[in-house]
Order: sequence, then C-alpha cells, then structure tokens
Amino acid sequence: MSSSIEDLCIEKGLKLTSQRRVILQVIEESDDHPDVDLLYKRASELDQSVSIATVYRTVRVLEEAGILTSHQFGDGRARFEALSEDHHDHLIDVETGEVIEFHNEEIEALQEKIAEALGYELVDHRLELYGRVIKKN
Amino acid sequence: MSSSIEDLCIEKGLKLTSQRRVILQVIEESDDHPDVDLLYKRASELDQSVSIATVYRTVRVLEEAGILTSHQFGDGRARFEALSEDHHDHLIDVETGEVIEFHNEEIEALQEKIAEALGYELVDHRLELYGRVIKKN
DNA sequence: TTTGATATTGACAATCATTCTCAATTAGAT
DNA sequence: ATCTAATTGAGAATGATTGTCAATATCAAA
Repeated sequence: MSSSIEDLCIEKGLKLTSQRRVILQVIEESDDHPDVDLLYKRASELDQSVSIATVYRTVRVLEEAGILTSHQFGDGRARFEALSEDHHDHLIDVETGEVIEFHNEEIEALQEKIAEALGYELVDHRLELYGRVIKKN
Repeated sequence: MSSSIEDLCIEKGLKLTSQRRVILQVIEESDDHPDVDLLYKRASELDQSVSIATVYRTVRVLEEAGILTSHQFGDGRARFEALSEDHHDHLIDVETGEVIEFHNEEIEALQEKIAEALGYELVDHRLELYGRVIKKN
C-alpha cells in the first residue's frame, strides 16, 4: 500500500500529508516527464484539495531530498521524474516533444575524461539530444 | 569599421539602427557568455539610449537569424554567444559559474551514433558538464 | 535628395513560471 | 490527548521575458 517513494520520504523525515501522498502517487505512476501543471492536473483528479502551490513546494522538497530530478528541455518550464539508481540521458523528439531515455557507458566515461583533462572533477552533467524520426522509405 | 556581425545582419536583411550597432559591437567584444542584463549594461556604457527591451528584441532577432545562440545554464536567465563555425560544448565551474568551452570529436560522433540507434536523425544537442576544480596538493 | 512603406524603438503593461507571505491546519513525537 | 514545528491554500510578489502602441528611423525607390 505505502509506496517506495513514501518510504523514502519517511527516511528523510518529511511529513506525509494527504496532499503529499497524492502527489507522490502521481509521480510514481508517471513514466513520462510531467511539468508542474501536469502533475497538478493529475493530482487534482485524485484529490481536489491539492493546490498548485503545494505541488511546487513538494516538487522542490523532493528534489532537495534527492527523490526527484528536474530537467529544463527547451521550453520554459521544469519537467520532473523520480530519481532512480540507473542514470540516463534524454533524447527529445523535436516534432512531438516526446522524451526517450537512454544510457551509454561510453559517453559517460568520455565526459569524465574530458572534465579531468580540463582540470575538473565532474559533479554533474546534462546531455540532451534533439532529433527527428528517420523515416525509411 | 563595419564588423563581420554587421555584415551578417545586412545579408539577413536586418536594419542597422544605431542601437543594434552598439549591441552587435558588445556581442562581438564579449568572449564570456553574457546574459541580457550584462549585455544591456555594456551597451549602455557605449550608448545610453539603448533600452533593455531592445536588447531582448535584438538578441531574439539575432538568434532567429542564426547569428547568436542562447544557453540555459542552471540559473533562470539565458546567456548568449556569437555563433561561430567551430562548434563547442561547455563546462561550467559550479563554484564560480565560469564557463569553459571545449570540443571533442569523439563525443560528437558518439551522439550521432546513439541518436541513429534510436531511430533518430540528430538535429541538435546540448552537452554541459558541471565540475569542480581538482586541487592538487 | 526627398519620399514613403515598413521595421524598429522606448516606455511600460502584461505574461508566465515560480517563490513568498501569512494565518489556519495538521502530522507525528511525547 | 497535547504540543510544536512543518505544511497548507490563497493570493500577492518576483524575475525573466514578451507584447502594445505611438513615435521615430532605416533603406529602397523615385
């Protein structure tokens, strides 16, 4: 019944309010990369008492707790996904806005190497590919 | 006297107003990655009549003309640089905010390959490394 | 050159995403 | 059951950016 994300919140000492439970559920059930408005819409369907201010706050708290990550893809608003142990980058379909996740060890290693060569320890990175479907005919 | 960026603007059919000339000059002389406020400050020193609205507009027009590119590094505002033929990516010093440019053919090729493997033609990409200086002792 | 259509400008209002404020409520420890 | 600190909803405030509009300036054509 209690989701794994809820357990993480308890570990981090976050209070589990009814609003947070709903938002957590929505996040857990989303495998796209929703923005705040979409999270708000989905949460509102389950519980009308959730306000958009709370969605903004919850999303920030969860990110600070290392449970969520946010991305900035082109358009102005932040998009979110649960932080999983398996790191991945994103390919964004420029026609549809669809987001495809991928992971490539070779490119990960290469980034470390580049940073090191410049005298830096890599603490984070952002790699986004923007592409158009190849139509074969 | 007329800068190469000015020539590009003429080619694109953009009118060369005195305000634009000043902004173009500022862009040409900046080798950091200034945001709109900084461009505005630098332009104002040369010509007090330049308004921030015009900086915003000019920057947009120049980007549409393929003369400028904008980046979104972590903080909210857009930062700009003249678009040169030699493509590069960015490493951002997380302590100081300093931006270091680099280019790596291997990683460029790898990105193409990854996109292709997912069925996409790569139209653009964004690679940002966030690092901390390695202090040797 | 002067003219004229059209683009550009400054000032500031409007917008959009996000954060803040504050009084009222609630979770969870005791 | 009680208490304290965290959380909430509503809406105001913020910060970056874009839109509006009347006044002005550019560049092409006469």
